[in-house]
Amino acid sequence: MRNKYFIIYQDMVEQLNKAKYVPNEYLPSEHELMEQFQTSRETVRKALHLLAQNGYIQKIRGKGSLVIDRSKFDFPVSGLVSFKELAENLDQTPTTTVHQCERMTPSDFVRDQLRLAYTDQVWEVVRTRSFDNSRIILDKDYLAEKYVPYLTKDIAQDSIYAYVEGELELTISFAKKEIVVEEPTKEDRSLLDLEGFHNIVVIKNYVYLEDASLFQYTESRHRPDKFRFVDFARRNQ
Amino acid sequence: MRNKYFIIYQDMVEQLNKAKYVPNEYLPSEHELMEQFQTSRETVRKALHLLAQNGYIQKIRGKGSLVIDRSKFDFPVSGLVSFKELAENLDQTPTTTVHQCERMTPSDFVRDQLRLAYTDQVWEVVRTRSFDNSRIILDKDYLAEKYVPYLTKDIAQDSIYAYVEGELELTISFAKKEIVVEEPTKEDRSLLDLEGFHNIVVIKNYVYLEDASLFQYTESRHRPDKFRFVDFARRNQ
DNA sequence: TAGTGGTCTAGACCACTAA
DNA sequence: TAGTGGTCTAGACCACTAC
Repeated sequence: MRNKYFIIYQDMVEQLNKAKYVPNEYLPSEHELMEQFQTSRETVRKALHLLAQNGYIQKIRGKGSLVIDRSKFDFPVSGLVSFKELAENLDQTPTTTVHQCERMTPSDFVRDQLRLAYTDQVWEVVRTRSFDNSRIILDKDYLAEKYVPYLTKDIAQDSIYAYVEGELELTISFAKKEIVVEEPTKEDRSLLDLEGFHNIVVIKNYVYLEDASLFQYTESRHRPDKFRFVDFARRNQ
Repeated sequence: MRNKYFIIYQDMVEQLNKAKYVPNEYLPSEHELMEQFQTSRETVRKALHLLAQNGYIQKIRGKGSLVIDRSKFDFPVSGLVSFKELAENLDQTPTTTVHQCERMTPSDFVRDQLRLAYTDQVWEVVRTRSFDNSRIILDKDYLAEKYVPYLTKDIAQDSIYAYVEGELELTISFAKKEIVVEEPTKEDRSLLDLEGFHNIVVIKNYVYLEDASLFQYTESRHRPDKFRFVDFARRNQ
């Protein structure tokens, strides 16, 4: 059994998706929801807070919780997103090719990025993502062996995240992304269909676990014409 | 007088900056903070929640609130950031040139982006940002006149955000960003020092007010070599 | 077992909106 | 004025960590 407020949140997301509540109208008041879910007001408020954070509603003091038209801004699955989730939001059917999946001694650069000790080993995974038979994205993943002792090409073919969170029961807590534009490397040129593009958009992703330890560094290298990043940010509180 | 929990939050941020609390150690327990600030536990927890959301701490059940080493990831002023704030985080001294600041009938594209009626007017502001005497960024802002009735070159020279939030007392609530890479337009070529770059990184920014109304659309067009976007994302809850 | 954070409650008072 | 959301309280019980 999950948290009560999370159940209420999920329930209301479902109602919103089923259009029981529609954009530009107000949700039932917190008092009404209290009665409806037979719970306290603070618990209702936690659920509403989640809805607000995820862009479903906007709370307006004195008025109520306004349902936002999420379809207006084709909503980002912002923040911590794996390729698999990302692909589900696209029309095209992407394919993944695993070029490498090896346990190894990290380069100085990677050891530095992952803040590892000299004896620590890492898994290096290199994959390309293709759309319409064009290799568009080159993903290079580095995972600290101390957190992920075992990995296979099959897992990399599917979803590393699903494996890490499902099988290994590690919980991802936060991530830092950095987006820059670089010149293509030799590897980019050999593994991607660059078609004369002079730049590569690089998303550097640092993924942290529940105890604030850094366990993964990923570079996602995109052909610029197919790159699109969407972000939804809410003011604090 | 502000909220009690916000005061506690600010107080603790200050303590963290003054290194009273240091990375990889734990904050005082919620019970201790309760006594220290003479308040209830839920209020302490709201303050800690803010700290967590802003990447200062990581709460670990059964153990405490771990102070995160923010210096490790040169911290983003993530999300809703105006150029002025951004510039403060850079070593270089940037200059702003206002090329245009006019009230006008919007193009179809802008009317569409801002979801305006046919009679609505907008303010169009065009500015370039220079670093080391190179014009690196082209900012094109469109503000609905119904929210911002008045604007001048002087305001645009300084900070539109400061004016909107300070003078007009409008509160910005959330924003959606979209980052793509485009071919330079004629305007890009004439107003920026492109130095042979073939691409422009475009940040499309949709800014919403407290009542979830869209009041500003901005395109921030960056020379790719100087572009860098940082994002910090926390899992929900 | 003691101490930590996570959830939940029932109630209070306040600030804002709208009629 | 009635109804809304925002803040704050004092207490309860639970789940987890460390000893």
